[in-house]
Amino acid sequence: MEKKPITIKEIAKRLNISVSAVSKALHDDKSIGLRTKMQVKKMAEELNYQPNQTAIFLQSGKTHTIGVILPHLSETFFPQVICGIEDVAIKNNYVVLLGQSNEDPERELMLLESMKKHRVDGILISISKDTTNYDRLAKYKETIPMVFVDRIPDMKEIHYVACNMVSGTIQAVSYLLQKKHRVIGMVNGPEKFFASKERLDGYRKALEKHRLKYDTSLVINCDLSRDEIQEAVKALLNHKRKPTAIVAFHDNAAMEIIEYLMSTKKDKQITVVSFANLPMTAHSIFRPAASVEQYPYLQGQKGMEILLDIMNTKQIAAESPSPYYKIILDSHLKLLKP
Amino acid sequence: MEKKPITIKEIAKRLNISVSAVSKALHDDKSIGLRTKMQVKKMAEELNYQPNQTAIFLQSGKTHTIGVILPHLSETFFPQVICGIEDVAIKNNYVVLLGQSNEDPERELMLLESMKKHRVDGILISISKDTTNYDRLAKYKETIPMVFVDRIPDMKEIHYVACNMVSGTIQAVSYLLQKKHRVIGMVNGPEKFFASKERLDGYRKALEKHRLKYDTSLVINCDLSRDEIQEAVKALLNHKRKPTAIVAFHDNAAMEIIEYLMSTKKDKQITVVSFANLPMTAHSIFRPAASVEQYPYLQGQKGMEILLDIMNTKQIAAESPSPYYKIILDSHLKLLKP
DNA sequence: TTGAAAGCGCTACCAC
DNA sequence: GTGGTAGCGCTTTCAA
Repeated sequence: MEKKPITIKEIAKRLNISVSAVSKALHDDKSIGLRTKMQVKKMAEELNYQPNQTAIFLQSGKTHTIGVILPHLSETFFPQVICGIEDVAIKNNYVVLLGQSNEDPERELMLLESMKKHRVDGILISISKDTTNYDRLAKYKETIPMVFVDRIPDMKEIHYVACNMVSGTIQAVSYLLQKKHRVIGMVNGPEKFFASKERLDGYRKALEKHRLKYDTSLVINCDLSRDEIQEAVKALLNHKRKPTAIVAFHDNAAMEIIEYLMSTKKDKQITVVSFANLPMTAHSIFRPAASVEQYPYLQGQKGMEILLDIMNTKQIAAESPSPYYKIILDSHLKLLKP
Repeated sequence: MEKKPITIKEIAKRLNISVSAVSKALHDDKSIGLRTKMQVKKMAEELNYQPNQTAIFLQSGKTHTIGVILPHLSETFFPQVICGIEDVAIKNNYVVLLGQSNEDPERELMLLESMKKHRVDGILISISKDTTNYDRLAKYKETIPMVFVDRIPDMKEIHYVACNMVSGTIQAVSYLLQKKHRVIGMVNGPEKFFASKERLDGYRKALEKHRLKYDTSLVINCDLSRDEIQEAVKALLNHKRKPTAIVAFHDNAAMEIIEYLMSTKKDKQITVVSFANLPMTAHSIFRPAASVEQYPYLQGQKGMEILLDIMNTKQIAAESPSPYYKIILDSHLKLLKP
């Protein structure tokens, strides 16, 4: 089989007219007579003609493809981000080129390079947790419309959509305080994460609001690996002011922490709150008392909308430097059924 | 900013040589002198030249892109399939165009169409659960190399990789029998699903092996919605031969079933086994006693490998109809910690 | 109302 | 060794 695809040229030949006439007819150009228009369309239909998009891409310089780079898809968080992106993308006739960095900055860079090569019209990225060399990223944002989602680097002059963790953290800590906890520990992510900073910020603000003093040693940074999380918990349990509640960096950390607490005879009753509000958390035996919702679907949607916008305005007014989008959604604490 | 990208032509002009020379130099063609080769490369480097892939795509007729269509990413199963696909794809210099059908046959078709337009070199697809019109799918497999993964339609002459559920089901039922269960119910998926047929097959075979008679009324088909699952469980609980164990279609169904059982005072002790072995299941309060592992990552890997193979052989020997790949992995029962 | 031709950026064949 | 040129499939401008 494998007959080669029908081209515009083929149609032209069969109808004994020019390729340009065919092209125009197919696009309902008004300069083409109704008669030939009909003929052309009929023939196209018969031969099951499909325009070769790659030719159109080359011609137009656009690919109607956007690149999406995410750290991984193993939890439901990022898949939901994709859903938001994809739904908006499809509505606007874009397709999604997906790449997972697997939290590896090298692979992330390789994906960026590969997507650039494929001439994607724009990129949505949630950076890997170990990405520190922002200069390498910056190179791309100069040449391709780029929007950062959820995990945003500490860079100037970027478009991004993120969820403000400060408000959620304040709610989380306030919730604990209201439950009469007075010593609250925190197992935070790496210090350099923007996300860690936000959580710490919210934590401090909440304490301040309740006129409690902030004790640095109750906040422990870790790389979120199983081991370091355990170390962090142990440190808190051995603390001279042993906490009765813990704020975890995210649901996964929370579950690890609770699993550990449950394995120790006497610390089962420590309350844990966390971030992400993953659906699976609700059923887990190691579920926290509450979790801060970060609206991944919405973030994806918004991110894609921003990207569409900058891709469009770039075409129209390349000279006027458009302002940078900084969309920040507020996070909210969700209580989980006990 | 927005200076237009450097082309081969620009390099040629600056160096006062021909475009063909530049092209060849860039490809290390042996017919080009070392001197000019160096010059060209240096200039390319300086100008930060990036070949325009869309031009190459048009020229070569290949896009080095494969389309992946999955029902959804909400559970960890399909994300793991993607991982397998992506890892192999990247190694072979392919990128992944992703689309979720959301279990909607119309959207699935639209995605196929859109990917065809984008001239993907091949397609990996796991069909939506409501896809019944296979003719519409068949149209695509004639023109684009296509491999079905995990959810395969009941069609002839297709390439696929799937997991044989029969062996896993036999193991699951045998496990229950060995635990002295003598009346085993089954909450199966829709009757038309191939996956449902396999499970039923395994169920019957296991009973046969143990010389127990097969009672049709203990197997209930449902559409796997929350409501129908509940109805199915109720029917089983009201059965004159009330089962002491249930085989569920997959982990999600199992969790729904167990949630329901736990809400009824007296049926908590009914044992449930299921399929998928999702990581989250292990921590769930509603976790089954055991689950059949279906190796999603491996399926993705194999699927991509097959696709690569047929894409390659198609180029080389289009005339000889290659045999159809039918890779079937055996499934295995995994016990979950109580 | 239609057609010819240039051109998008690149490759590859054939002359020189 | 190097350069000219045709062509991948399509759009678009300009002439007829």
